[in-house]
Amino acid sequence: METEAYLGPEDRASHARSGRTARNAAMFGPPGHAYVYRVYGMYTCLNVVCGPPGSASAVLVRAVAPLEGEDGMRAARVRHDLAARRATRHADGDPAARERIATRVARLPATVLASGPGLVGAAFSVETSLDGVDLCAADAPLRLEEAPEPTDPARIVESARIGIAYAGEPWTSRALRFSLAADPAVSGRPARHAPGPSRSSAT
DNA sequence: AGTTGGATGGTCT
DNA sequence: GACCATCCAACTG
Repeated sequence: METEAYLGPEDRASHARSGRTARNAAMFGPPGHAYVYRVYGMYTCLNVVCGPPGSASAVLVRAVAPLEGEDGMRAARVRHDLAARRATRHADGDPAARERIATRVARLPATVLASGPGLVGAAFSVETSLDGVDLCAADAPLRLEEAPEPTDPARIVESARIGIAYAGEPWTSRALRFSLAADPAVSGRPARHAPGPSRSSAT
């Protein structure tokens, strides 16, 4: 599990830094709703709006590990990767490509199925059409549910946020990224904040 | 094992 | 016209 906090318009790393626009309007809406945006043309990122309306604070879901529905996540991933491939090459339906992608995805450990913000979007078929939806509504196409058991706060590790070098200090260094210690389900560079003395023996 | 480049499109300057 | 809250394949050593 891995998340990042984006505080509000004063946060130079936040999409809200230039005020309200058509893209980030959901951030300024009520908490518990989704803020979904597209990055690099081919990925979607899922945020949960947090503060009271107008505060424009949100949490980016960077990585999760499946508790259930793993097969559905894999199927969604295959669909996403195939669509991305179709977009890049002009290739029409290439059955061999689907087979290769399906094989590769099937081999992925469950812990890395959604170990990155773009991969979370792929695993849950997050589309920009979900922008602004109430994630707490019982009939929402994408929902938040309470965890079966609470997380031990002692396991939560703080670090700097990823991919926001443009924001400058203090925003690039602030500990606004939260993950679980010794959790394989986080995005790249896993040794970055490994707390243990030996990281080679663990895996 | 680590680095690099390519794909891709909405958004903002 | 540049920049991305990215990922992966194809390189290099």
